[in-house]
Amino acid sequence: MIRRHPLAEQAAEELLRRIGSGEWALGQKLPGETTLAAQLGVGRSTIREAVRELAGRRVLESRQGAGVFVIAHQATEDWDKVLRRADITDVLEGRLAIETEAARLAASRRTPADLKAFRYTLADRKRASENSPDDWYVEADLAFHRAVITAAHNAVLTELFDTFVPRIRRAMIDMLRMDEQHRHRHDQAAHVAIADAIRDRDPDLAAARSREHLSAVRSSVS
Amino acid sequence: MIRRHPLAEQAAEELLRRIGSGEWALGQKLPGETTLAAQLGVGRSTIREAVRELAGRRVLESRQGAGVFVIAHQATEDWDKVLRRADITDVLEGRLAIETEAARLAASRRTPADLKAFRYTLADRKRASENSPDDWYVEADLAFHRAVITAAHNAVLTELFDTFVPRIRRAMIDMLRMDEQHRHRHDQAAHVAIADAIRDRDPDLAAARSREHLSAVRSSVS
DNA sequence: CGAAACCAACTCCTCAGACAAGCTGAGAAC
DNA sequence: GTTCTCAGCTTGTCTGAGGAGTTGGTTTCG
Repeated sequence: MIRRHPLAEQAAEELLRRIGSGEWALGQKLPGETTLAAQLGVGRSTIREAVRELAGRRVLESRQGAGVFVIAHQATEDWDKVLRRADITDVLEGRLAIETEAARLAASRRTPADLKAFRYTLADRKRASENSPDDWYVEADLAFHRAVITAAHNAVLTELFDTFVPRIRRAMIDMLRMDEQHRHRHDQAAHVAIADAIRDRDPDLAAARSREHLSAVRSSVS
Repeated sequence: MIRRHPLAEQAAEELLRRIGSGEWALGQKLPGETTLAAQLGVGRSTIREAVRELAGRRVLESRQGAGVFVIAHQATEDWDKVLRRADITDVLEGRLAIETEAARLAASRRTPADLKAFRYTLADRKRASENSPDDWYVEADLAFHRAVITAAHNAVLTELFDTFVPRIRRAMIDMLRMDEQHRHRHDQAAHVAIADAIRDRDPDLAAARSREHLSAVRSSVS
């Protein structure tokens, strides 16, 4: 499917390129609409739409009467896109960083409600690993891991994990599809071990077991 | 400082609100520009700019001849905003997770060029810690930490760190301003120790020293 | 001389109208 | 039944006009 880009979109790309190349410093004013329009050989409204698009991406900011100003040197990377493009091993290493630290914190902060969530999600995971479609198994697995993150009681780590989930989910499903043996379904014990370490308030052990499990996952795809 | 919002921006907000409320389903077409313009009581070009802005935020997509379509129910969570709102301790714990893992990976993957970057950034940091304005010192400190991340050779971790940087930078400057003693300037040794462990290819030591240093930073703000 | 008031030139903001370019679905032609 | 054609819709682009806000220099006044 081809896609012809409208002029306004092309203009936005061109401006973004110039901004990224440092043609205008942070906080500096861009040339006026009429000047830019003449430079790029397009109409004024086209330039305005391009500027609006970059304003939506938080790169430019226009103030009536004053001008258009650079407020960021590049578009804030769309994390979904970054993760889609990134090597799955890089993604899994990021996940490992987040989750081992979360396991460590969870061991100190877990509440009775967190432990209850562990029990439920582990039971679900066990059932799903026996006779369910791949999708269900993947969801059950992710649900347990999210329970661990939740137990860390850290909003940033939770949000980070949620950002990673879509990418991880897809990778897991692909992996299961390739691997007829479903070998990854047999690591229920590893998950129980992580939960136990958190329950026993042993940060180092929780982190170590989490690291071990996720290292194995990473190794299995590379 | 008050800010009057242009009509186009208000229109974008209104559309975003309606989209979020489920008025139009995912993938569905919005009413035509002329219809929307009449509905909101603004000109057509104003509506076009509002649509452009939401297109920049990846909420809408317009196809010439066909219409404007919803491609997401809400703006993709802006990480800058999430971090701004989050507790600084939560942010620092996230940073700790990323950086200790990066230090561990760096110990295995560092190249001669990485080591060179360590030397330069450490020297800069030393100079800046002695007789420079706070801003410079903060930049020098962050530059060293970024060199560590870079040495891990993992695109996701690097991008994560860069996302955190603005928030951390502000917190550091605030902290230095409050703390007349500049006590955090005296930990040059800790930074050298991290670099040494990476140079000596000792993953566990690198991770441990990184964790120790960042734990101290976290403790100092809570 | 110094500070406040003024003002002209610049900027972005909004509208309206015109035409081009592209898509869609209904009906005609085969 | 399938393909072709086309009218009527959509968004894309340009232009000209006037409104509104900012900025920096000039004038005026104490």
